[in-house]
Amino acid sequence: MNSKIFNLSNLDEGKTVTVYGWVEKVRDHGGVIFLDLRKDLEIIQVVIEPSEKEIFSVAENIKNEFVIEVSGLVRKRPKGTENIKMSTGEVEVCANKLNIFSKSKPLPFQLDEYSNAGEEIRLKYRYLDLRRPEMHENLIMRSEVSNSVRNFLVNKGFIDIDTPMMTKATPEGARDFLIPSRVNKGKFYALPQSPQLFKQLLMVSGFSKYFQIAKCFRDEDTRKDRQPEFTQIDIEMSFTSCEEIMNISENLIIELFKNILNVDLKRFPKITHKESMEKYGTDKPDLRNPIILHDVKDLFLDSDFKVFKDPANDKKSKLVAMKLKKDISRGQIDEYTKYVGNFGAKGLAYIKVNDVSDLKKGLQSPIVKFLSEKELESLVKKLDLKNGEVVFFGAGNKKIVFDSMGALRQKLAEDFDLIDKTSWKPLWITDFPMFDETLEGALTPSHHPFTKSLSTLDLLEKSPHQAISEAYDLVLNGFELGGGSMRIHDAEEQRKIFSILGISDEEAKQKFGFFLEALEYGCPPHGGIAFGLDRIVMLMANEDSIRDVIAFPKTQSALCLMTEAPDKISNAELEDLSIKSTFEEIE
RNA sequence: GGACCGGUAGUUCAGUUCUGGUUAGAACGCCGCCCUGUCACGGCGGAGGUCGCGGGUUCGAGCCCCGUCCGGUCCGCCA
Repeated sequence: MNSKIFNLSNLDEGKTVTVYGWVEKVRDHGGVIFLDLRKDLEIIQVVIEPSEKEIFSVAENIKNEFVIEVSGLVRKRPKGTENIKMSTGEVEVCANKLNIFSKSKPLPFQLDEYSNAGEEIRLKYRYLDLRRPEMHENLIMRSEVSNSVRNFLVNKGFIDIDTPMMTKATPEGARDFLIPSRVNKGKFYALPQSPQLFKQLLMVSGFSKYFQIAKCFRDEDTRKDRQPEFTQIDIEMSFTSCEEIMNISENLIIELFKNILNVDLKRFPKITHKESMEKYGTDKPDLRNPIILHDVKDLFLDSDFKVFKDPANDKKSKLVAMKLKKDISRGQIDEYTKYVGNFGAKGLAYIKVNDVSDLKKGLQSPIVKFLSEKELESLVKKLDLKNGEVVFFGAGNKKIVFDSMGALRQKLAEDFDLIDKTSWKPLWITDFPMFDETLEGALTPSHHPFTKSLSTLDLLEKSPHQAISEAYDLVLNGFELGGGSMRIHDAEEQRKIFSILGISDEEAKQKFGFFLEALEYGCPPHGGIAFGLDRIVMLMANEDSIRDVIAFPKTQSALCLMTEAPDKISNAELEDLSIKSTFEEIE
């Protein structure tokens, strides 16, 4: 069957055709009936005239979303009745045969462009929601992206290899989804959080260029850009370098945007993790946002205002300011104060600049009275403050200041419409710290425990906080599209990292023994990257959530409203798997 | 685990949050009748509601209070 059956080229005037599809719309004039017939993304108007007595009485009972087949003559519409809004609007099919394949009940929600159904009902009847052109187009774009990725990588000599979905639980990282084993009682497989170890083992196997469009599973709470199951474009290469991987990745993304959106992306700038945090307060900055953070520690080293002076003199603290060129109300400031509270900030200091020529009366703020004229003057100079601007301050614990100011920076830009929604601002973040510190003081890998460090083993052991990793993230418009690193290819080095992370030799052997052993049989230096396919398509399709580019997504509470998964299972099934539930239902 | 917003007809929403009070409204959809050139067709008529669920306060609750479920955004979490 030809999916382009409605194409104007197939609708030559005078030709007899058979068309089929869903009834998009019925317009029954009593004497003549018009049906809009939809298939794929095309629509053609069918006319049923009363002279066709047999089919006319059938047509009178046709409702929206019936699936029908119509044969008839293609003819030009009468002068003045053409519809310029339709690609097929100059012609119509005058039916002389009509067959109903399938009837439809009235739909639980309307599919037309004027209805605005909520997500709950759309997800329950997802198969209907997907009939809408917007959703259809998103999934078509997703297919085009996958296809483009595949072509690009295959042409570059990459080999597509798939890896197991039933694998071994990993101790680090996210929570695992587990699969009980019936045959091996009391034991569990896990769904992969990513193909990480397998792709590294494929390097050991001598496949120097690997890729896979892989499903990954992480049992963590969802966000608009995170689902418990998601798709990665997974890439790994041996005998390579950060530069080579970033270069290939960049070309891949550039090609995607060219092929699918016909957008020419410029080369991606690179900034270090440190620079990103200090300028934007985040490791995934939206460069469309013009606001930047300024370090103002040096202005307040000897201040009488303790709230500024203390962090200004403390290495573990930050004192930053950012300005907004907009008028802002007291109520809005209260809102933003509440907002930064979410990130642990105790307050939000601000100064409204009414008149820069008068530092006493021209600056409006509860904190101005604590600041000296000299301090205010240097602040005005440093931030180049102008009348009508407002300055916000973040002071205190480094993490809290970056988290709260970074988030506020983005919120202000969105609320005050400072972001050019039509532009694309990709960038690389490099030189990540090797480790992060938990609140309890333990070290965790900032990327993953197989990441190679630029620092010497000696430094790694003595001052792990200063160690820098050979890792890189690709960020686009404030979303982390992908990340990767060079990997450790030496068993000794890998053991050392495990030990710094507080993983005992015994545990390392039990969880990663197979992997450590593989590193002892000739492992090439290697590295790679993984991209979030869902996020890439979400941005390209201009959607706000990856749910809109996934055919059958989960809700925020990880439910599928259509199938009602997950669901209870019978005791018999549990018994078969040697599992007993400890969950007690409250009646 | 936590914060906030929402849940009223099939759908999208209104229902004077502080200030509870006869019969809970609108639009679209649906059903019936009419209509020969519409394309968000039109006209006339009609049906349709456990106000998410449970409890409480009150003479009286869609509205107030407590709990709970569902959807969303965010914090935590996401090597």
